[in-house]
Amino acid sequence: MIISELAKQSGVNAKLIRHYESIGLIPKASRTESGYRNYKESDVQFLRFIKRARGLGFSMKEIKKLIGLWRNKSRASKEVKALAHSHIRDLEVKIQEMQEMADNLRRLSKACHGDARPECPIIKSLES
Amino acid sequence: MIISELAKQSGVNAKLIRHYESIGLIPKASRTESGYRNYKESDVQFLRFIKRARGLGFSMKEIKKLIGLWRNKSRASKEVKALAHSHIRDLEVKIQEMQEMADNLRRLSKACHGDARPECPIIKSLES
DNA sequence: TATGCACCTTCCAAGCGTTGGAAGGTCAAT
DNA sequence: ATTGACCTTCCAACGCTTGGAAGGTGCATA
Repeated sequence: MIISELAKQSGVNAKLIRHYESIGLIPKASRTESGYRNYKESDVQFLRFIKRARGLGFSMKEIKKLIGLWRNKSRASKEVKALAHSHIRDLEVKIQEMQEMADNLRRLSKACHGDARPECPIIKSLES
Repeated sequence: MIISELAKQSGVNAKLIRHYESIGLIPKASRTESGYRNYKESDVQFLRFIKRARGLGFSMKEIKKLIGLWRNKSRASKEVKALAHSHIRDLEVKIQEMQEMADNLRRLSKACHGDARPECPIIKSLES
């Protein structure tokens, strides 16, 4: 299977697949005589795994760990759960931060006339 | 005023101040004879403005616009408000995405035993 | 067989914002 | 004169993805 075919089946861009290979997230693909990367069915599975993990917001580093756990058939589910929990907490922190930004902005925006006049509480709050 | 003093008073790292100058976010500072950047009181104000805008999550591009509006004494508050609204929407979208990630993960995590056994719904959901 | 097109390859760079280091110059006090 | 704390510039990294350029390959068509 050629890289474009893998890209289509996995939903991961060919460019990104090469990048993943270059950073060691996926193993180096075997090559045809002319140097084209050569993939098999199981690689589709592999990339889909990564794509789903990205969809849950896991970082590359975390995904490397997840792949290790995935391949380790004797893993303890405790380890996976811990990784997930750590990531959930990261998400919660970021959500909280952005929520506060949005809240502050909504408050300021509400107080702003939003017409042709220059007076603006948003600008004022930034400068004072 | 030397850059470290500006950094201290504005709360913006000296390194970052130079970077802001290099990308044109702040004007090029005047120099002493020996080449040191030379700042005045009003630069503190300027950097604080930027820092507060960053604190609200505005991008550099948006901050450039905000600075333009700040300096334009005859701006229409409508323009500022529009910029804020656009940014609020961006925040809401990202918050929503992360919320969904966190929700999915919490659900999966809940279903995971989290003990020494290898069975794990988190891994399973990633591979299937 | 030659032309064209769609693919492949590698390498380098941009985007976001911030931080770090290296190598060298300056200022002030000891 | 030496030290230490500052300054300067330049280059690179973080995390993730995408883009382009330059060149080679595979295959169908004229």
